[in-house]
Amino acid sequence: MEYNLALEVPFNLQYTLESGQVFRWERSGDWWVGDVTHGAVKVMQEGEWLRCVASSERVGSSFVRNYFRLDDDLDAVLSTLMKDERMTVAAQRFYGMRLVRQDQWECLASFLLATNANIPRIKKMVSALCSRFGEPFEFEGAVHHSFPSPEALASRSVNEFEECGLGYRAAFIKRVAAAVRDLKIDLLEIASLPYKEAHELLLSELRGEKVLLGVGPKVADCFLLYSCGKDEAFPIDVWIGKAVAGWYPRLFPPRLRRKLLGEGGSKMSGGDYETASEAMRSRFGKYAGYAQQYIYAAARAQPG
DNA sequence: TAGCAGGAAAATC
DNA sequence: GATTTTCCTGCT
Repeated sequence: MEYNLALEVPFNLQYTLESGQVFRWERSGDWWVGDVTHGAVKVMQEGEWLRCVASSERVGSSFVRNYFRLDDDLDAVLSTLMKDERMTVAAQRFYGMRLVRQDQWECLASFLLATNANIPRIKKMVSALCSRFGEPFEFEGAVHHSFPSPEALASRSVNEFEECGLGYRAAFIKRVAAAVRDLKIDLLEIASLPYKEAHELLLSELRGEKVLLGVGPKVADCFLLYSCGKDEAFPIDVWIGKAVAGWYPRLFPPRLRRKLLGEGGSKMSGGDYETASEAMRSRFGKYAGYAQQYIYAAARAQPG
């Protein structure tokens, strides 16, 4: 199934797919091939148009429009963020980059795997999980796989996940899959809550035990931002921490600033994370998550 | 609450 | 080829 989608809004496919939000897109010449919720889709940007080839009608233009959040008024968002020179430069340099709206379970599971790993490794782990436990389907002569459901993963052994190269993450993924399957945490309900309540609930405990073992504040924020549309979420990873401490030294107490910069060996505590994230939220407001995405892109393009 | 373990691949030297 | 770093969280 082929279709062309008239953009009529600022959008940059490459910036968006290379912004570290997604792990199941591969470049193939001018095309990008992505495995998404209900199939696979091949996309190429030609100026104001997106050329698309989809594995089924479920990955049609309304899906793509929703996935790339083309209804967001990007100019309006960016105009609220361009409060300083560096942010303005980043917004212009990566103009057209958008937050995506990906599948909730895939997003949570993917970022659960992202601890102590770099992007190529995360992709490798996600890909291993999909090819072993996902449902196979054919697209343009190649075998693709769906992202395995919570049920499918919860029924597997920790050992099988270790064989996928997950290491210590193997136990986390099994437990979190079971918790989601059993609705210990209802992802749809999370999405319906205001940011702060949703963030808190994701980190909550039941009888003194984390419901989502392995999900800390950073993973929770990635999940909320990339799959729930909670645009206030401001995930802080190593790159972002260093960037914001350098860009906005005044926003943080000196101790916290040093931790963000990774100086002196002392690590951030959970409280430090919330303080730093909240500081960015109070600077950039309800689109802080978009600011984070542009800072991330700028920081990775120009380390230091 | 601070410090450390975890785990393997990529990036860097 | 060895060492350092890597989109962090849990445990003590």
